[in-house]
Amino acid sequence: MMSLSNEDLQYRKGDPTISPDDATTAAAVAAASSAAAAAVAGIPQVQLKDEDAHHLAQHHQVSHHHDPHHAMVQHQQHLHQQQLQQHLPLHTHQQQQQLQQQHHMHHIPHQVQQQHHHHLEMLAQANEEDILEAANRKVAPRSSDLFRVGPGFSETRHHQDIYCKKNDMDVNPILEARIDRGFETGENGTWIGYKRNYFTLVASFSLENFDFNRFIQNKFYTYEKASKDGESIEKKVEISYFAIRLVAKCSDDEVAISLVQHTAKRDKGPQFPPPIYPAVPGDMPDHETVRASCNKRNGNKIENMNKVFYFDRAEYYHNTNLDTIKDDSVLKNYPSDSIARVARFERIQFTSSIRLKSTSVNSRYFTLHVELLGIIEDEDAQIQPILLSSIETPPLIIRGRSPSNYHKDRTSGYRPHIHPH
DNA sequence: TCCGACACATAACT
DNA sequence: GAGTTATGTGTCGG
Repeated sequence: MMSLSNEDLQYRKGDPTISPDDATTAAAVAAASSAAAAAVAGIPQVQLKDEDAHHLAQHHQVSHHHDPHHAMVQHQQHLHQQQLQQHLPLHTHQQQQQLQQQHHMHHIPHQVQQQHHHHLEMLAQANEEDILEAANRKVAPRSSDLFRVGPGFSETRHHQDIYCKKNDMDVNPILEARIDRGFETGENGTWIGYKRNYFTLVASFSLENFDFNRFIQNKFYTYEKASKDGESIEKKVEISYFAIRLVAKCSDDEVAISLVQHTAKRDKGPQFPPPIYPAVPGDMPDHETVRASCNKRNGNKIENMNKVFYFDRAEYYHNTNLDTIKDDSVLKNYPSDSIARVARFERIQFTSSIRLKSTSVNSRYFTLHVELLGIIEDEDAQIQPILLSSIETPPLIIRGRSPSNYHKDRTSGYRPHIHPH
């Protein structure tokens, strides 16, 4: 019972609280949270590296078959989620059996009935151990419970104005994003994630007063900050297309933080920086939809989900009797026919190289930022991203690999101390 | 002490 | 319902 070797791995449903260590950090977080907003104001002009350019060119396949089972799957998972939210016990039959065997309780009820006192005692003990056992159980690696809505994002912050080319109207972009996996709240409202675990985030944008049809019939421009002869000027530039990017920042803005994305193969597959998604305006799917979109291998289901997450330009051109030549809107500049309506970032982790220990009183925390980019072409026909607007999370505490992070508190890594009598 | 690599276990998915 | 997949996290060893 005392050891936590792989032989007695037992998985539980999560129930987060916060550790004293986190509380210390949280104090610093609270003190710094106003400064955090200020820190974002000075976001440097973004530069596109080679690898980013490569990701911009990433291609996604979309097709459009109908899956009659899809709605049912979602419905069932919705029911499951309701159960989880009501904290119904979710022990599997197997787990119950293991528990009984461990506690030498199997096949004894007949005897116990004749010794009522004993019976109560044993019930009490069983209950106590059940609670201990339940608390000791870790979150199963594939548990639905790992999909949890994370911290909300700030209001959209504007960095560069967007104008509609047709009438020079100032256009107001609105970014939305949601974390769907990987973060839990501590007792005092701090958001906690684990360096070793994945998180999932979805994001989309819209332009105020521009419904989708109006959007794809227009072009947009912005201004690029540049310096000429030592003077800073703003140069009018057309936006070839829009894109959504995910970045992480540290409270200590000297420290650069990067993210990695794994494939479902994890260690056996390649690692990438999170992609930059060329995107058109889209509606945010709900949490259940994101959950249902993960780890599908069935082609029909994947195609069905692609309809939520991607816009198929080829199909649109086909339906409207247009093509890349005839079209003179922002749409024709997108690098692929498969264009994100919703940017989905799955299997993202903070890079393992990040240092998590705070060096001073200023405990470190991180924030995630979703950025709306305007992709432009510079004089040399090179694509450049202009940061148009962004939203950010509240401070996030990322727990490292230290075993202490897996023993103290009721997070997904919670391991209580067991006191033998 | 931190990290890459490997390993085990288990629910989702097919 | 059985086989496969994805992923939290335990562990070893540099």
